[in-house]
Amino acid sequence: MTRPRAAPAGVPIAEAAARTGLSIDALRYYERDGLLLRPVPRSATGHRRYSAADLRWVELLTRLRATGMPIRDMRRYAALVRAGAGNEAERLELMRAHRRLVLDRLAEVTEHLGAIEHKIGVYEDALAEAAEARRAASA
Amino acid sequence: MTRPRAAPAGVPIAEAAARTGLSIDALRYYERDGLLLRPVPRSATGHRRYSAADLRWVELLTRLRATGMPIRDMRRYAALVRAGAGNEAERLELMRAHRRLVLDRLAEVTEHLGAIEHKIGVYEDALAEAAEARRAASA
DNA sequence: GGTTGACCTGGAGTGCACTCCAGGGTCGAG
DNA sequence: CTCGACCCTGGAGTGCACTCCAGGTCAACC
Repeated sequence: MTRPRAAPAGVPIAEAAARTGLSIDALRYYERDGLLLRPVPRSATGHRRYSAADLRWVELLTRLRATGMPIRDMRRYAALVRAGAGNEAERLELMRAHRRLVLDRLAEVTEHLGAIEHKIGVYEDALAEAAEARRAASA
Repeated sequence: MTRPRAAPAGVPIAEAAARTGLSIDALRYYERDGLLLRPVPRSATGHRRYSAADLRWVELLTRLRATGMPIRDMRRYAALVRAGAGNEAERLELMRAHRRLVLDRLAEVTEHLGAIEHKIGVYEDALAEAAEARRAASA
């Protein structure tokens, strides 16, 4: 087997932060807050070592966060996953509810975006007209 | 002319709240914070009377908010509009920057949504398979 | 052996966008 | 004249999601 000495088995928190885009503080905060599936394993000196699975989970969390899921709900979801098999229906419900929310917000933002683009158009026209007026005056 | 007695000329804050979807407190907060184009005019008894123009402006603010513009930027924009004609280029720049932000966020959320839908699919499959197993067992 | 750097903990502090509250005025209905 | 509804002000409080800090451990390098 290719296991020379005791392998490191996981990356330190600084690298976990770099890979997930979260800050070191946020990673520790997530753990304290029960958002992770387990306490992150420690090295002999008490330093956290994030496994690939830990990182994948944190990445899922960042996706949920980026789509507006509150910490509270992520905690609930983490608790369900920690509880193990048997509550898939509940997890599915949670995810579906979140998708509804995201879709609704997406639609709302898109609609407001229309109004903003309209506003931009108005300014563009006004500025173009002003430029035209200057051109005419200087002629 | 159809002006029977002194017309009310504007709606009270409760109605402004109902129309804009903001709370009464939020409306007062926006005003204190310099987000409005002018101090809202008052009735003889000191109560605010929102004109149609005031309401239109607040509605624009809610659109900007709903698309994630921070209060600070709305204040800057309000200041530009208050300053009057001549800074249209700056206003346009502000709006364009905001549009960029909204489009970026929209793209990001849409991408994450894909991952979430995938997750939903996984749960759906798992649950369907479990149901199938139960059916087979009971047969 | 001293310094540096990465990490640890518990807890305090921050920024944002409201939200709530005490204390008070005005007005119309009963 | 009292009551309730509506509004006012200044200021304190809230919830969220971090972020920062003091004080400390440990390993490695000079």
